[in-house]
Amino acid sequence: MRVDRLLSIILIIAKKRLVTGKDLAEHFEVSLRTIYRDIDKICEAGIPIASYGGKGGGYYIMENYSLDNLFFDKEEVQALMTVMNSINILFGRNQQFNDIVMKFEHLNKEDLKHDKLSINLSHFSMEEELKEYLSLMNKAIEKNRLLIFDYVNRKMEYLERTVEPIRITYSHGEWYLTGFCRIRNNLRNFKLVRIRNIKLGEGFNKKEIDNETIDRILTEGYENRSIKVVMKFTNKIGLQLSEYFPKKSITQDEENNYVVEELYPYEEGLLKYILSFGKECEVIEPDYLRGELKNYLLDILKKYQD
DNA sequence: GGCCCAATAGCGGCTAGGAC
DNA sequence: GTCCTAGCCGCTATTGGGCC
Repeated sequence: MRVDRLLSIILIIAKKRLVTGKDLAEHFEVSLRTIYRDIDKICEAGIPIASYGGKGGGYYIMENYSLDNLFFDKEEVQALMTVMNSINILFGRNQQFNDIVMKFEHLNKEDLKHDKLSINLSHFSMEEELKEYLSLMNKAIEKNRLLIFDYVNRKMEYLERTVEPIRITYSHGEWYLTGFCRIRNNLRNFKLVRIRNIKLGEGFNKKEIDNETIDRILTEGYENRSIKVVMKFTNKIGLQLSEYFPKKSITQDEENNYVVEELYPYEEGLLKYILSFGKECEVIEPDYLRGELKNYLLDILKKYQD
């Protein structure tokens, strides 16, 4: 606790230029005597804090002393502030967040007026819901509370899930909740856009699982229900393929068509995803997926026959 | 592992003094 | 009068070592 206070004192003095011991004592809810001792320790650590006595006096950091190099360079601060502000839009501010932002703001006052990087982590279809959901999930993770919600499955049915939340992830343009599903009795990722009617449940005893183990279990689960899909694309769309697939998955055949090999979870959404490429894409393997795609297209065709 | 004890850290209160 | 400086004292919580 004391180390935190010492660091905060340095940053407050640096930000406000001149601050009295009384103000610091009130801010940290300690005695004036404690603040004087803290200032002493800070000076011992090599940070030159000086003081003016009398009315209008207070503590200040001596001129020509920069704190910047103790922490991050300008580019690092700029990038972190951009991320922090993006997170702020979704999660809202609290005291902890304000303290972090204050520290960053001090480190790079001028450059922060001109963002070189802009990140929008919201989702167009659920701007307001996303804020509400993320805030609730964040609270559940902090307080070790269960989350109860309806989750849509591949058959487009909503089933109630009770989940011990672990973390929130933004990956490949989507937000996910990772948690231990009490229905499936295993770790699961839940796509936020598929969650409805979320609410906080009772408290639970948090399982001690590190991030590496979580990632391994989730990856194994993903691979177990994945199939290898080979797709052929006309060269009309070829140059855009790198927007959708890793470059190492893309090759060219003798007729200048592009061939993509990828692993995908076998579910309803896969057919829709493939069809989003229109007539420029043809599934080569597996055969049963070709058959399912054909039947799906015939069903659509029936709707448009007079 | 649990208990005891001494050392240490951190803190608040008080006081006297100096600078402005 | 306001604010910083610094020594002293006592209290409490934490830490580390020794012992059973």
